[in-house]
Amino acid sequence: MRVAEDGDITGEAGPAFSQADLLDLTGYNMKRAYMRIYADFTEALAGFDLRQRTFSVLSLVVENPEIRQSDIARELGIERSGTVVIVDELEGRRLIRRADVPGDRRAHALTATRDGIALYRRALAEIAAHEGRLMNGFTASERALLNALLRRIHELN
Amino acid sequence: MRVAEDGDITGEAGPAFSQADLLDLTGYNMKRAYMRIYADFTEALAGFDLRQRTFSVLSLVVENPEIRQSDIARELGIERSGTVVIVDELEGRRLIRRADVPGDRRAHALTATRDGIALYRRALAEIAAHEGRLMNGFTASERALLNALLRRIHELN
DNA sequence: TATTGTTATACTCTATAACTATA
DNA sequence: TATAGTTATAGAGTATAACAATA
Repeated sequence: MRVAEDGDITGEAGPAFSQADLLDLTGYNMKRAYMRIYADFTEALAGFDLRQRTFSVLSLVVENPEIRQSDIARELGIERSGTVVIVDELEGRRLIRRADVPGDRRAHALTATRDGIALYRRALAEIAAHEGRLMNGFTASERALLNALLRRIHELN
Repeated sequence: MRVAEDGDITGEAGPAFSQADLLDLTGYNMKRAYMRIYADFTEALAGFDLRQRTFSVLSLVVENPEIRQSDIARELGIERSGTVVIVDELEGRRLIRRADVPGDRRAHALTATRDGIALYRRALAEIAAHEGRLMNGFTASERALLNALLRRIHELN
C-alpha cells in the first residue's frame, strides 16, 4: 500500500497499476520468475517429448544407476505413486530398465539404457542452451549467486 | 553427469544420490525454491481463507481503486476468465465491489471495501511475518538482491 | 471488428488412500 | 509393523473456446 517507487508510472503512455505490495514479497517474485523460466524449460524439452518431471527422473536414473523408485521420490520430494507412471513411460520408451534387486524382492533397480543416456545428454544440452539464451543478460557470477540463493531457500527447515 | 562436488557424499551415513546435473540448472533450483516458499505463503494465507491468486487480485484492487478485471488479468498475466471466479468470490465476501464505469458500459470498476482493505492489511502483514521467519538466515541485502534477480527474470523478453 | 465480462469445459499436475508382496 | 511398488481416484489450478453486450 505504498506508492510505487519503481518508475513504472510513465506519465501518459498508459494506465500504470501499482504492484508495490506484491513486489515486496519474495514469494510473489519467485512465482513470476518461476513461471517465466518454467515456460522456457518446457519449450526446451518439447522436442524430446519430455515433461519437466520426466526429465528430472531420467536425470536421477542416469546419474545414479540402480537407484530405486522410492529413492527417486525422496530425492525429488514427490510421492512414490507419482514415480510409477513416469517410470512406466520411460521404461515403455526403452530409456530406462527396471531390474531386480538381489537382496530385496520388493524393490526395483532403475538403470538408464544406452538410448536413455543419449537422449538425456541431448536434452540436458538443449536445456542449458535455452537457459543460456534466456539468462543472456546475467553474468556468470550472477547466475551462480542466484542458484546458491535458491538452493538455500529449498534447504530451509 | 559430473561427479557430485557438493560434499553431499558423507561416506557411510546413507546412500548419497547425485543431483549434480539438475542442480546446475536454474530452472530446477527455481522450482524447488518456489515450492518451498509457496508452501509457506499458502500457510500464511490459510487463516484468512485466501488462496495465492485470490490474495494477488485483492492486492491489486486495494492498491488500484476502480481497476478493471481485464487490467487485473493483464497485470497478473492470467486469463480474463480466471479473474471472474476470483472476483465473484471476493465480491460475495464483501471484500470488493463491482461498480459501473461511466464511459464504458462493458467494464466493471473494482474497489475494495473497508472490510476488504482491513483483511488485506492483516493478510499482507501475516505473509511478511511468515517470510521474515522463513528467510531468517538471509540478510536484508541478500533478500533485496534475490528479489531484484527474480524480477529481472520475470521481465525477460 | 475489437474488447469486456462471462460461462462451460477440458486438461495438466499432483496428492491421497487403499492394496499386495515382501521385509 | 514397516516398506516398495502399484492402482484408482479426486482435487487444485488453470487455460481454451464460445458467447452476449458494447465499443
